[in-house]
Amino acid sequence: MPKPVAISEAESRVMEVLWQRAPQSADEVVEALRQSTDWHEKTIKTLLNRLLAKRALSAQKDGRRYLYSPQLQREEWQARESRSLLDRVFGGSLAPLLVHFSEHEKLSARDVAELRKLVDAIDKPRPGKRSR
Amino acid sequence: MPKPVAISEAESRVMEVLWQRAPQSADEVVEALRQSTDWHEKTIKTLLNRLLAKRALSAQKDGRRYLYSPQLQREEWQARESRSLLDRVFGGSLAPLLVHFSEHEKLSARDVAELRKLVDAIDKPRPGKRSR
DNA sequence: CTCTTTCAACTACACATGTAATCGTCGGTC
DNA sequence: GACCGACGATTACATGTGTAGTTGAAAGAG
Repeated sequence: MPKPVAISEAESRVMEVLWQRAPQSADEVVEALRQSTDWHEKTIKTLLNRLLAKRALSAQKDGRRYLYSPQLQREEWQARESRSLLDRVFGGSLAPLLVHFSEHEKLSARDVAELRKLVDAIDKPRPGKRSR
Repeated sequence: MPKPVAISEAESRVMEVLWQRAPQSADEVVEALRQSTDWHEKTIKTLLNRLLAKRALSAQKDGRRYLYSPQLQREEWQARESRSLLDRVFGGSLAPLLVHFSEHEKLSARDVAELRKLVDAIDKPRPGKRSR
């Protein structure tokens, strides 16, 4: 398989727009990013082309323009970024990250709820799914 | 305050060595990294100097050589990297990261234990701290 | 048909990063 | 005291990234 392509920070902002809705034309992406960034239109088009070169996007010709769609799935990217953080920063396992958060970060209500759900899911595995 | 300096991947490997033990001379760091990398001595010295320039390390002259010590603390770096992942990849909050792990990653026994500890700590806040 | 607008394609350029090599100097070896 | 070897200091160079500008061709305006 083609080796995993790195998506830069700025590029990921463009991907987010297309993960929200696809396909979209360059101008639509520019418009969407105008809300959240002050990037020049040319900058965004450069990023689109780099993402195409990295095969993180695909493009269909639509008359004179292109319509872009994500090729890389958001979940896969999230998985890669998470794995990378764990490996680079926390020695490869989740536990130290959790320790970090429990000790240094305030958890929102939603975080706590999510945490409980996670633990509950482990405690009471879904019927049909045996734990271990 | 001086704006937060970015530590690159390779640079962080050098920091890890000095977070383990400090101060150490360039040669000691080179020796430590010889175990885990195939970096040239010159490469490692370049990284030490860049980290100095970024003020992530400090150096004290020891005769003809320098002894390096971390200036940036490991916990602070971990906090920054974690925050950065959350903001860039998971919309800024921990919950989606947890969802991601519960759905896509297998949790080790240690992860699960840590998770339980975390939830327990929330259930039974330390004496003196009322939960809302 | 000719002129203008509008895209995509290509080019630009500074700074970061990975990965070293070269230069200059200080201290020790004969 | 001239030479060598060990260090730090400086320089190098390709590739990635942020942030555009320039070019060329095609589509629409008149």
